Amino acid sequence: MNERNPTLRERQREETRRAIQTCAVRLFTDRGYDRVTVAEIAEAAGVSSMTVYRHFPTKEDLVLVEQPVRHIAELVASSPASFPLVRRVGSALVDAATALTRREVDEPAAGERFLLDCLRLMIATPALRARHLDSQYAMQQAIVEALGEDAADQDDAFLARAAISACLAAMHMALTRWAEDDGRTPLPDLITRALTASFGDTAVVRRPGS
Amino acid sequence: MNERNPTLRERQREETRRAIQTCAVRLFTDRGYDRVTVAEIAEAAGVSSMTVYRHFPTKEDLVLVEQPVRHIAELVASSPASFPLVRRVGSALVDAATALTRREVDEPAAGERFLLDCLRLMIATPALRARHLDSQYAMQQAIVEALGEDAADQDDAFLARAAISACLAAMHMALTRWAEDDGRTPLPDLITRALTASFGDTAVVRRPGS
DNA sequence: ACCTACATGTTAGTGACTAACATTTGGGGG
DNA sequence: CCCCCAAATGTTAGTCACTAACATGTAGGT
Repeated sequence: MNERNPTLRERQREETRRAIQTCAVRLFTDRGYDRVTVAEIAEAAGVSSMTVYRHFPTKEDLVLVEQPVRHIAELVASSPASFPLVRRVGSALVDAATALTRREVDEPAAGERFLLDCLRLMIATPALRARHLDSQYAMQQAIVEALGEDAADQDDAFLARAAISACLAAMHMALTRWAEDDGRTPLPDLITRALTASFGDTAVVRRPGS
Repeated sequence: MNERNPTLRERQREETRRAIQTCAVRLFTDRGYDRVTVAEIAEAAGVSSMTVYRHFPTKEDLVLVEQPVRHIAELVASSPASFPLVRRVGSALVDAATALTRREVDEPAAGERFLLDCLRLMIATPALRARHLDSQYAMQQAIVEALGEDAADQDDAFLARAAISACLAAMHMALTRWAEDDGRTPLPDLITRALTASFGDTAVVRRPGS
């Protein structure tokens, strides 16, 4: 009863979740992450503090953007193994960013504004920035796992982890730049350029339209 | 009165600082970071909780390894500007790691064991890992600043940041591998291999003895 | 119309961290 | 040698993120 057929309870739950997160990001943007208490967020959203924690495990999770970890890992794993690893990961990241941005084009960019607000908070707040960087570490783990390399030689896995982490670090800077630029430059382009600046032409396939 | 001529008060202060940190890392290693309270650390070190906070701003700082940020930034800035950026950063990281490891060889590796303990805690504890990753973000900022590129075109600075972050991410994996391997493989070698796996031969000068 | 399970509220507690004030003690000046 | 200042530490009271336990109300199927 949860496949494309949300019951009333599920709709209500999702509604309060959205209300909490929206209030939180607005308050954080107005007064700064550290100067807003969870109790204030709860009050603004018309719920109790406990309900906030039932929807978001920590205060930081109110802002963290959930990345399509599994999707990206599968993209990498399904790419031709003959390509250099940085290109396989780079292409997956560009594709994921393209999909993410295209989704926003249909709507009147309401979701994109929210995403940009979250990213700006993440850049400005040390605690959030740290959490986000660690989530990329988790993505690296997922990609290595999807590649099935960690069962093989521990040393190969190490080199793969290094290359993947480097790619993700470059993408993180692209995300940062995207937010600082207020989303004016297309995110896939920024990622492509960040990867090229780091890895040269091995990273991405040169496309004519760029 | 603090240049190579520590007064009694300064020696005592340094002594309590060391005692606190030593007790903390031992307790963390024994029972896990989350299962040790600051009050327990203070008691084990024979001081009050407040004194712990006077020496270490947060509980996390008890474990975080202070990296020679300024030194590395200067190393990068003083390297030939004609080299690709990843090589400039990579060489600086390898040199810094060499210096760090050589220092340990003279002593009976007591400092190295402590460093390895800290790194292991950092790898195992999400909060510490996140903080450490963010400290690399700070190092990236310092390097860009030392290069003086952030006054120039904002777009060049973005590409530089991406490349530097990628290098640091590769080094982070080398650090992780070093700790997992219990320091058996020389750290500079691990960094060199991580950089080569990510960036190819542009990253480091090929040395005959490697 | 009942019954169960889920979403939420309430309360009491832990632990990291801060601010303010009190106390000791090292170190320089008389 | 004593005295005074300042640095280091202790003490206390408080804020806030987060958890556990129990209570309540309501949706959704029987």
